[in-house]
Amino acid sequence: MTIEEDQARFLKCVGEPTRLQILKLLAKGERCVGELASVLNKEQSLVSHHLRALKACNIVKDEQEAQKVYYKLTDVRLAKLIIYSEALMKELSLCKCQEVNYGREESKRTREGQIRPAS
Amino acid sequence: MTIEEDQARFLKCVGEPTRLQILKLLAKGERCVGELASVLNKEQSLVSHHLRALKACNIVKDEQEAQKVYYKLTDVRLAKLIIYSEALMKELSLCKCQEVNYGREESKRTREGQIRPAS
DNA sequence: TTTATATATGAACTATAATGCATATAAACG
DNA sequence: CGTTTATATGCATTATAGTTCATATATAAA
Repeated sequence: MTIEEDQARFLKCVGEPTRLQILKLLAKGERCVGELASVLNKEQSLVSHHLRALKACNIVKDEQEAQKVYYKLTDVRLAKLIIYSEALMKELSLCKCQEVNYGREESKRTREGQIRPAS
Repeated sequence: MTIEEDQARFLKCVGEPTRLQILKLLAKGERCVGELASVLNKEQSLVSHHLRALKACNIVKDEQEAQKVYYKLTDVRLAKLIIYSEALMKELSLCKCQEVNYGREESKRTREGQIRPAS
């Protein structure tokens, strides 16, 4: 197993549209699976599959609270890497698209994600 | 086409073992296709296919000289991104492997890559 | 012009990954 | 207990990507 194989597995894991969306949401604060699925308007099982992939690469970690499972980034530098790669991509015209839509608000277990008191 | 789709295409392009090897070689200096193939001990056509993918994402650019085609990174920051992602991956235990083996020497059209005078 | 060298390309095959569906598991609550 | 809610998982399907082989293209040299 070479470095490049490991590094490729890591980059490939980040390099998937839905996982990138998930990671950008998690960069703003932790979220449970259902929230992610509803915000992204994707199947719960799909989000779960992607979270499992991210967890297998140690990119996210989870924490169970009652029935819900909250996910967060293992390290803030992962968010920086994602933001930097996006900036570089735009500057070097590695793509044509130009909108930005993350990194504005902060959500920390509001509404849907309210912690229910332990019984 | 969302940002995440473009960004994912870019990251996925970088996130392939052989392409990472190629990029790490190009980070040390430009190389022609044959050199890359022989150094990596891979099929010429395979290297060519990967270079085409990298070029399609504007990650590398090429320049023809006589029969040979030299490839180089479009921007040094791409090398930094690769090095940084590798460091982060190691520090966060996103993989188990620990060796490093690039970034030491500098090659600039030596031996095999000698420029032949134009006719 | 023929031959050698360097690179690119297309098609076929194989491998890997993403998705959706059904269902399993597990916690909380009636 | 059975029911509801939240998440995970296995399987089947489809989509995407990597690899090889044969061959095309192009430049240079004999």
